[in-house]
Amino acid sequence: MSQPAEFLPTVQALVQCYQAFEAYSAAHIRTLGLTPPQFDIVATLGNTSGMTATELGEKTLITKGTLTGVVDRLVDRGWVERAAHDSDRRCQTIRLTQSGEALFVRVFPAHLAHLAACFSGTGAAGHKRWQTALHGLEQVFRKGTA
Amino acid sequence: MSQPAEFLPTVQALVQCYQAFEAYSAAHIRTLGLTPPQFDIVATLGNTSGMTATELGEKTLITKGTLTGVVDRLVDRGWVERAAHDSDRRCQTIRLTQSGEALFVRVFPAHLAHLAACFSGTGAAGHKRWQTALHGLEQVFRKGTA
DNA sequence: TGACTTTGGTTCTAACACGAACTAAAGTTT
DNA sequence: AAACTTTAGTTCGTGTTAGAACCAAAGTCA
Repeated sequence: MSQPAEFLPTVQALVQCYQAFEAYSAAHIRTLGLTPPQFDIVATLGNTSGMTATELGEKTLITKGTLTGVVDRLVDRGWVERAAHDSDRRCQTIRLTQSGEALFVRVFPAHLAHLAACFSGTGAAGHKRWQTALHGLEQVFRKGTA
Repeated sequence: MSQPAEFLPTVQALVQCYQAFEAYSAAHIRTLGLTPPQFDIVATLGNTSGMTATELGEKTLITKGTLTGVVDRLVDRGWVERAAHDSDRRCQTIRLTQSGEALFVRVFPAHLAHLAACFSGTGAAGHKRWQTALHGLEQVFRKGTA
């Protein structure tokens, strides 16, 4: 069994690292006129022909109750539309409008570039280590969840 | 300059790892009858003689506007109280009540144990690697913020 | 001391978060 | 076909979030 002195710093490091990322990323997204969940949805819908709300929720990790509201606001702004599903009348296809596609092209590469900027000077070896560490740590928590 | 193909998996791994932790931790905290921010505050105030709202916000990474509301609800439940500050009339000392102390004793060790459970089987070397990786990655984002 | 700036908290607005209850449309069973 | 169960989305209640505007108490300066 682990001692608190052992795993607490690990947990703190994770939380602080995530919040540093979130602060860095969200600040830029807001300058683009979007909230982080809105960006997430536009980015997910970009370069696709649309998907159901359930599918969109799975990809963005937004619960269905929240998704309704976020999509509503994107529809209000004219970036997204809900269309009837072909075979299943319970479903809807959520997709970008023309204007939404234009938004995607404008903000998605811009945000990638913003992220790329702070990774300048990092190499493939570093990324490999980060990914290995993070995947391992994730399994620690998933093991408990399952 | 990093290529997207290089850093995107790193960012995704961070987000997924954090969300796995958050889901694991928050689910348990809710069974204790608290929300994560509420737990955070009670845990921070435990074993102290109280602190100002600013100090509390710094430790918990909750912005002051949000803090007012979270503390309000804890005061309503009788776990926390605001007392006048000795020297500075702008400040207040926020501290646990008797009932809040009892809550702290009940929930804090319980949650630590819950976290410890999923870290069983991990060793000091693993924690060292995780912490090193996370601190390094955090610096990447802080560099951009500063 | 009077004017100016900073600091500590509150309030307000718009948005997100989760879970639970709900409706409608599919599927499944008998 | 009728009854039951599952699935897709919406709605609702409570709580969190960031940021901006705000007020009062300090602190600073001339």
